[in-house]
Amino acid sequence: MQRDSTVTHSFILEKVAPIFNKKGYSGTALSDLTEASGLTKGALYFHFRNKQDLAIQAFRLNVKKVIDPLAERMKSHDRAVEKLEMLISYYRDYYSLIVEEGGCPILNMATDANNNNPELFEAVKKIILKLENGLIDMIRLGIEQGEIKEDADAVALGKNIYCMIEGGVFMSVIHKDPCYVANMMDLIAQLLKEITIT
Amino acid sequence: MQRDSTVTHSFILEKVAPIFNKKGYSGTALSDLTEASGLTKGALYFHFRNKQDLAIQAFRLNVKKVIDPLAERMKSHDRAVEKLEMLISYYRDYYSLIVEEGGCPILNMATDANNNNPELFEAVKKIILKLENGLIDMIRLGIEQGEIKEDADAVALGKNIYCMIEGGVFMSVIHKDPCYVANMMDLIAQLLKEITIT
DNA sequence: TAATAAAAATACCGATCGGTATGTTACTCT
DNA sequence: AGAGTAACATACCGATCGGTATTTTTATTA
Repeated sequence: MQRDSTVTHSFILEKVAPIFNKKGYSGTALSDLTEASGLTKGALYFHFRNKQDLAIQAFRLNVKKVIDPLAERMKSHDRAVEKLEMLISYYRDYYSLIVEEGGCPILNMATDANNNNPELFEAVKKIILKLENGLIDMIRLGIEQGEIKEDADAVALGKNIYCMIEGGVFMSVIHKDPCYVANMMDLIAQLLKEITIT
Repeated sequence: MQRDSTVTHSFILEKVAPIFNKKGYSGTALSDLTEASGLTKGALYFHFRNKQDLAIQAFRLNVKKVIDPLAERMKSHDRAVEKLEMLISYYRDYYSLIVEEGGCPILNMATDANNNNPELFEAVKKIILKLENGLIDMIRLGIEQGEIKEDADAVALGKNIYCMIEGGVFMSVIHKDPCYVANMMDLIAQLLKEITIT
């Protein structure tokens, strides 16, 4: 072995991930990827099976970049309401985190892959379900812990919160204005307050 | 003149609009369009300048199809709160309206054109701003009419409602489940109730 | 230092891309 | 009826697409 293969593998993904996020799957040509990475097609096809393989791994990296910091923050709290407050504060800065990368990878890939790329779409759907159910479980935990009112509809509320986040992110990205996510976070915080036992 | 040019023009747009909505701009090939319309490239280029021209007109048709019925319904009411209630009830059925066409044209085109197609993106942004400001004006009207509390933040609320709608639509389309929009409409109705003067 | 193998570059493939130039068809009007 | 033209089809263009086969480079190891 000469150069470290895993390093180049990661290097390519780092360079390529924002491209896929901005231009979408079919909008991204291999020439975009060689240009962004500074490598040739031969190198790309040595490290990845094909364009699809590259796209799906790039997507996972994009998601990792925005989800891992959030998961990290939430782990450092035990109580559900605190975790949810962390989530709210995290998404207040979410716009600045993703604007350089071309927007929310989940939102982008989901709309891009829907009706077009079943494998990519399933990968996105899996992530969305995970986050969505994470929210629902968090609310349920809050009820168990006696922090959230027992009559709160965890499922409806969890789904609503996720919709609101994505909606706010969408609008902020489109208008290049973080106020939309911010406003949504205010509203979510208010909703959370209403069902929190003081 | 032999065949009616305007008829064919509309015919092409009808056939082509769902394709663009599903596959996006770069994901749609001219061969998709000739196949869908049953016409040849020569015919398409007789009626439209190029692919971009076709895409933008197709987008406008897609928007028209989902917005006109809403505008129609709202016009038939005078009071702002009634208009807003009409809007809520309209979006309750929105999913079934768009699912066949490949999802919400605004959401799809906005994410597709962002960072990629400035002209298309501007067209979408214009529509979004119109709808968004429409909502804000509606709430302001309600305040003027004495139906909505004076301390209501029309701008923040209007923006929030639009975010919530798009977020709910996004999730419903992805999961092929109208419950997400429905849940969001319940929440919006609740928010509206809270600021309505009884 | 020569053999070896991994990593990356080069060169090439058929297919398809968006777009155009040129025909052909079908209808109107004199 | 035949000239003229709008509507559409056919045939073709260079460029680029994703992908592969082959060659060159680079580092390791015996």
